[in-house]
Amino acid sequence: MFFQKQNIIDFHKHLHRDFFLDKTEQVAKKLIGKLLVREFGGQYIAGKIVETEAYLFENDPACHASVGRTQRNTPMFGPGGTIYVYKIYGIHYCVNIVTETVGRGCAVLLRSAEPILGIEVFERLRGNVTFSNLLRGPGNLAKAFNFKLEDNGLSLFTKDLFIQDYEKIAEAQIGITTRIGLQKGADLPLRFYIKGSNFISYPPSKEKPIR
DNA sequence: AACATGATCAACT
DNA sequence: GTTGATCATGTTT
Repeated sequence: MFFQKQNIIDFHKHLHRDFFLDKTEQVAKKLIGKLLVREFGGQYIAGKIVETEAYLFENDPACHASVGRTQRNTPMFGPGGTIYVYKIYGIHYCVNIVTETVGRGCAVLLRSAEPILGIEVFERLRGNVTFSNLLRGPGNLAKAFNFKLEDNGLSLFTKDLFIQDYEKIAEAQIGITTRIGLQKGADLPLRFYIKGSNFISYPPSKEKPIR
């Protein structure tokens, strides 16, 4: 069993640069079902991505890059496949994957994932929470994977951190709603999630799926 | 003053 | 189980 699980992780299946150079909405959708893999304490920890949000280069006031380049959002202007971490409400971190080409300033927020490997690590870093809550919500996901500000600018193409091809999610299984927790750009349909998943941050009942 | 959040608690269906 | 209020807390505008 243990070996079986370890074998799930395979760096040779990691996604390459082109994957992240696609349109941000497309990347956000394509990331659903993929594996976020990180090395931690000499082992791999991994989660299946079940919920993302896109933040666009154009006409998106909620995107941190919409105000132009600042000290905080500089990583967003790197090439697709770069990590952008920021602190929110003085307490939590949020992890984003930069998309498209250098200088655009757009990204995908990782909101929730299903624990696949390294459950003990997630439990240690999160404290006393139920299994389905371990990687549920952007702040929690960041905490469970030990993401900090210093991780800003990391690239997703090393054995220590990468996105692995994993599960093919049918188009019909992906729900789309407006994004969560914002005022500006609140009407844009840029949140993607696996319908019926127990691991998404918010039941989309009231959110009213677009499709 | 606002903010891409989460934990907690109370009240409800 | 869900919803709504409230607070914790740092950084940006």
